[in-house]
Amino acid sequence: MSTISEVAKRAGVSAATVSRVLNGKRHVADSTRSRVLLAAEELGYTPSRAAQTLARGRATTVGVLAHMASSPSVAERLGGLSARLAPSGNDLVLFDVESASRRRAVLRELADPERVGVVVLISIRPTPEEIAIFQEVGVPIVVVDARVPDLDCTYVDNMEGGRLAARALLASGHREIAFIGDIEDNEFDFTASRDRRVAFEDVLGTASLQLDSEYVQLVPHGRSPARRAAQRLFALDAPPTAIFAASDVQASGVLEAAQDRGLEIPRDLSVIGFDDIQSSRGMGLTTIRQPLEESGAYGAKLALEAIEHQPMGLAIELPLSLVSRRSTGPPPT
Amino acid sequence: MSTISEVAKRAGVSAATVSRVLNGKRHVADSTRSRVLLAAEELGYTPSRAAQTLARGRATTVGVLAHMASSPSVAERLGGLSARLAPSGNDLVLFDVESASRRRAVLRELADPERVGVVVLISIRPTPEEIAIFQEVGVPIVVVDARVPDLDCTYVDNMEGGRLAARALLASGHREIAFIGDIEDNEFDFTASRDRRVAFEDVLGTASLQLDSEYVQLVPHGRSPARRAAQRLFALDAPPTAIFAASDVQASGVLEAAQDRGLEIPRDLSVIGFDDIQSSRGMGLTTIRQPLEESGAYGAKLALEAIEHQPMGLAIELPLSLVSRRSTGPPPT
DNA sequence: TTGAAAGCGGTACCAG
DNA sequence: CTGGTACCGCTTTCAA
Repeated sequence: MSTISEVAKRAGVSAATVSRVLNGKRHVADSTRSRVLLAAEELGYTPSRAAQTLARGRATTVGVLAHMASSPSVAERLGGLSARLAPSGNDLVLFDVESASRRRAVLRELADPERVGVVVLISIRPTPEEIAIFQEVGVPIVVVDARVPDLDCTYVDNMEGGRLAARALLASGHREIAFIGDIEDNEFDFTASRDRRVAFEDVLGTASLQLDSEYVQLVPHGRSPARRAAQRLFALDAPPTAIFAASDVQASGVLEAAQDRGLEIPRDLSVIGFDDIQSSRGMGLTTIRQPLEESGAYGAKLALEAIEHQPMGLAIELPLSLVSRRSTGPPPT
Repeated sequence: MSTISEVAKRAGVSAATVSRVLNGKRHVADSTRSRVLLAAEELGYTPSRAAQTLARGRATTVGVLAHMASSPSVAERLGGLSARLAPSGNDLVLFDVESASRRRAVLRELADPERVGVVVLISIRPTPEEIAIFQEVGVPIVVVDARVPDLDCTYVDNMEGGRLAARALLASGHREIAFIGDIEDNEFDFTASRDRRVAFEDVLGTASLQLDSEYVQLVPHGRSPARRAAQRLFALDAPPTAIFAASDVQASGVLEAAQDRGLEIPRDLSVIGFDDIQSSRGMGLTTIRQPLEESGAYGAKLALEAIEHQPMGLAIELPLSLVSRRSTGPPPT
């Protein structure tokens, strides 16, 4: 590991000049520039990030905050983020927070330009106070998968997604339709599931259908709780002929429960999910697709731009679409 | 953001003493210690990582190198890693490398104690030269999912996994058995798929079965290539009655292809995978389970220990087990 | 256009 | 047990 002064010596200049050249500042003679570049090349010089960070007071890392980063949808977003970030030379520091208190603690810690150059929140909505703090210390925030006023973000129209799902089921002839989604008093105050449900119910209402309360199962996120919720639905006197799950992971739990009960899909039950994670194809799951990887890539793009220039308050809406596979069909007659 | 000298001033001591207290060094009077701690507490002091790194010449971050970090098996390992690492205060810096050249470049870059305190390789095997370099610069390497001599690592017995799969299929009565796995001239020189196949064929040989070359499909990793490979298998004059896929992701491609062709699982075709990723339950996939999340957690543990003490050259073997679900059954009669 | 020097915020060695 | 001080490697005025 060579240092800047070694490069300087070799090029016959001062460290200050090397710094200028390497940071692309003006006011350097071309001849000097090329000599420095050559010396740096020959020494295989790489600047010390720690020293740069300390001297500049600003880190070249992007902090990524996520909840359940290993769950497929988040992982796919992360993949897009990472790929787009890699060429930039910024380090991607991952914080996978499991609780609301951790989330707060980490976010507080990251409000420091010497710690991270920018922070990307995945499916996490910052509070106005948090936004104010970051604004104050000068660390840009970008949000992936949530629309937050004044912040760079990517999002989808969850209500539209709920409508797409409802129309698809209605079009197939279903009338007994249930919903499985996230509990809404969750500590992350994340409204995607609720938005999808509300719009979903809305469209059902248009068809003079009404979601009976026992047809609405709000459970913790994850496959198993959704599976149990589906089991409860199956045990009803009048079980539904179709289930809309607020995420593909939950839909996979429904599929599992259906299998346990010997229900044939889609003959006995139609299932529609949300996200279109990679495994949904293998599962044959009909779903409302959102561009997961792309959302991460946009997040990275916004993050890099926020560092270079200023945050622009850009809100990027990503498209939703219905992907029909074999988990949906007409209701049993 | 307060600095160490502010804490020092408030406690009426020197910065050196604050440093000692905060780093838990001995030779500090109890009264002094508590005064410093109080001052730090009151100021909400957090040491600057950049400054610490620079002064110590050693970073408090763990660099994680992975290929296809968004694929379910890797993402689950990452989840375990992250969870176990979080309380340690080490930053997790993720490098998701897509090519062999990137892999080399990143690894070279990480061979620097000021860059990362330790590096964790997920399903990536370092070359002897690379190991030597890291050894020399004093950055410990730990490997998750590969057995590497002299290195701390976690691994599974892939051959045993291949045997488990073969025996399961044989026990069900299958005789026409095909294999779908990774191409073996892949740029990451990763042998898991090959090991599984070799042992698999071995057991078949015991039953005087022999994998015809057209029954062995080696394709790039991912769902789609596996799907196409399965389609080729189905198009054979004598299509197999069972397929062993070297990973669950590939198995999901097989399931998809079977569906496309109108094959009923497991009546017309049995499928067995490897990994037991989360979505395998929903897919009803029989598989050879390996503890993915746990492997990541162990990786983190080994990494932390390698920083604290020295790398111990610990090789942790994780257990494999057959998980029977609905994708396997007797062959069609 | 270039260099000298003063930090950035800690750590660690050496005296006392 | 504690303080002074010399760096760690780079950036950034300020002068020349």
